[in-house]
Amino acid sequence: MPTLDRSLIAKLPPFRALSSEELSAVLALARASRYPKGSEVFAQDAEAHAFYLLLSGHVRVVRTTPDGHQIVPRYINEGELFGIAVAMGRTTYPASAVAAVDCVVLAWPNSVWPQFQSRFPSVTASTYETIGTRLQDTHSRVEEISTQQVEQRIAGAVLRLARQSGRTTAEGIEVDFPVSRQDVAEMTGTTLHTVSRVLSAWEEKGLIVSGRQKIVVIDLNGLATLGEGRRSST
Amino acid sequence: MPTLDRSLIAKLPPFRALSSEELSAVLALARASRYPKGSEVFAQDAEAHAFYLLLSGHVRVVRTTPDGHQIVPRYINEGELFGIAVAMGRTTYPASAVAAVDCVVLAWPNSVWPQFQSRFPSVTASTYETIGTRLQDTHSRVEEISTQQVEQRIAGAVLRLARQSGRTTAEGIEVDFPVSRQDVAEMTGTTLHTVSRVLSAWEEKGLIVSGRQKIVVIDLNGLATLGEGRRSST
DNA sequence: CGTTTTCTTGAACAGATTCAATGCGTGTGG
DNA sequence: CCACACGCATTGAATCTGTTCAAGAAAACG
Repeated sequence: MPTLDRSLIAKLPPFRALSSEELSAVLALARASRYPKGSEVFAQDAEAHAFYLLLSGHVRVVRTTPDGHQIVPRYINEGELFGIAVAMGRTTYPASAVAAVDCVVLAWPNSVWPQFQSRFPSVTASTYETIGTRLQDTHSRVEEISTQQVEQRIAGAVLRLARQSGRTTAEGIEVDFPVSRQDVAEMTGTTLHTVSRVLSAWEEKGLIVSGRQKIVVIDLNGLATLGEGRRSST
Repeated sequence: MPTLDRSLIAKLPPFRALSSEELSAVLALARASRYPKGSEVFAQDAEAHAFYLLLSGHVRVVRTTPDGHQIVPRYINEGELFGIAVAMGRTTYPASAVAAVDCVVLAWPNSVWPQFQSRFPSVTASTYETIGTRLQDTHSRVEEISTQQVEQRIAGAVLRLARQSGRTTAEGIEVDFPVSRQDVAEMTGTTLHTVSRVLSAWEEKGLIVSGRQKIVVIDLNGLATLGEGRRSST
């Protein structure tokens, strides 16, 4: 069995503070797996047996409500932890994680978490920071949905996608995994119809270029201005 | 100076696992203060110097957006921790905390957090659990705002208030601190006008009794049924 | 007893959803 | 290799839920 290379994770925030030996120890406890596009890393409400780190690819986190609606709380980027239910004292996953493209993932069984606490406190500290950041992000989402118009919210979501998961191309900044109108709708609490209309309008204005499951931001500042909205200013 | 009584906190979830000596040690590091109704325990974006436990009263947590809108992420009940920015690696408070009624609060300086980590790990573990729970609650909020009608959301908010902060009276279950229509609006992402109309309609139907900054739930089940909504059923 | 804060309620308006029909790409199977 | 089917996207029209605007009443406060 090929040993995982320490360099894979040495530079990532959760492991930055670890020595070579510690990195090896951490890796020795992990298992790497490949998840093809569309496959599920874990399912909402399933028993949480492990926590994960995304080595490459993009993962969509999805919550399904009792009445069948779906919302996308976030996308996971390379180098981020996810499925860290154990750090919150939870026994089940609160959402599903689906590979948005082909992914490579490290998994640690939950049973190693207590060891991490004592042997690698910098890792668990970083995990708690991650959770804190996500709590803040989620509060910002509530704020946005509560106070902003749909167009502003879509602008915010598209900007976040471009900034966090964007790849610079000849045309502009392209979201580097497939995003449908429906996905954006689930991120912003609206319908795919409205998203489609809004994106079409932006394309007309030259702010973006878009296509089937594709969004390319041309004018970042223009979008940002839209996102600020006209609630107090106008 | 009067020593704080151990019994004050012995039964609370964060401290349940501690021995008498440990409780004393924890209390010795704390400072108790009174906050009159309407006063601020800490302010949004201020440097976080301490974390808190609410001994008695109710605290409203408020976020103000750049454009002046306010949202109420949650109310803190007796026995709950709040202002735990330090556990998330934050240096400022993400929201303000205002006494909804006269309150008594324990405060620990952030500098003791590392000691808590090593000496009272059950306390910090409980703290992380609290943060995890709040993250889940907040995701539920996003879900609600994204998928439910205003009336359902208000029903959800009122039910939560009644269940978490309700006091049983002759009339029914009364929210035991002053809640204005504006407050409910800020919890549900709507306007005080709409809240007023909805509450009036419910009063008409005999589901609640309400008055100035007062809400008494008469028919819990009736409200719960409303909250489930007619998205899929009708 | 006047002032302020909270609450109520009508009327008009508007943003976004819903309904419905159609177009376009991509990938698959004949 | 082409045709067809399915998933994704677009766009009009009708509708509606909830906001906004406006005015006023009731309860608390000093």
